[in-house]
Amino acid sequence: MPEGDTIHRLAREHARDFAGRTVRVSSPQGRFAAEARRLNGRRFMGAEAYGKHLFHHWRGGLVVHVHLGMAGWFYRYPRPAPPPRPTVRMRLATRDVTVDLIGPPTCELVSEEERREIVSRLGPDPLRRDFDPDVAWERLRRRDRPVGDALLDQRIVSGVGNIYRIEALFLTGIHPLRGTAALSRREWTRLWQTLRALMQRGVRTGRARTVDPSETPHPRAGGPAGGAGERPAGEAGERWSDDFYVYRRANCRRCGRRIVELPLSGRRMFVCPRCQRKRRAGRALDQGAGAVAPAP
DNA sequence: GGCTTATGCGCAG
DNA sequence: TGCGCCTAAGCCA
Repeated sequence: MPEGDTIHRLAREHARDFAGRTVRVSSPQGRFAAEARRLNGRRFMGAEAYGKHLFHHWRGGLVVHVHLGMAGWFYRYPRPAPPPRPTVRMRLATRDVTVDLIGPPTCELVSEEERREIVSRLGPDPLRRDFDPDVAWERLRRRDRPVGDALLDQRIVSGVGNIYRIEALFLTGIHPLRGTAALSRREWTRLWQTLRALMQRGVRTGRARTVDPSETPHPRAGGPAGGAGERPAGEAGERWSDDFYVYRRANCRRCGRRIVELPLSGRRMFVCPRCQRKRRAGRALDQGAGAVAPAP
């Protein structure tokens, strides 16, 4: 269940594996079969990420547009690859490596023109060199709405998903229900920089981990969140990771306070009522709280 | 085997 | 706002 950092990492991987090569393309599942026949044996020119969208560029101006949604994933095999599962939508293979795409809501052949249209609907991507946080700020100001809601709107910022919105708001001390109208320019800048730093780290490490590992958890920080749909702490013991400050936690990793869970834009939102302020902070807090997470 | 959940998103109402 | 879609994995009976 990828956010933008994963897509950028995949783009690099695919460029490394396939750029400049002639690639065998197939669709064992069948839903991309006609397109695969067109691409099969063609030269792969490059891969590009924009937010959560991935583009494969092929010789002749053909572009494959992939969006992984919630369930989609790429599996990579150094040769020899196993026979594809029947759910493989698209298989890319060279002599050296095979990549299987499974479960994407979007895997389509588009023109360069259509690619531009898709990208033009997206807000600036914190992971791209051509980003412009001012554009995001302008769009953010157009309508007063909860910041936590706005951060998932890909027209405002692209590539941010549930984990990064939750953790970046925590790190900047901003309550997700704060209206965008009550957000200062300085707070926005810090939020943007925090998102960028966290996601860059994700690209580097291949892991969405937002905590500063040198920061010891609060004694009452505890384990994962309980409640509906959550595994009990005991059972989850093995799988529970201490990667986040508030995301899917019962208690704040920093202060130990009980985490509040609320639905926001149809997703689970987690907030620490002590560390995050609903109202705009005073000057001291505005400057002091929520430094950009350092690289580990 | 069915139900639920997941780092998404587009659409109908 | 809720629903459907994509797939895998874990829980439950």
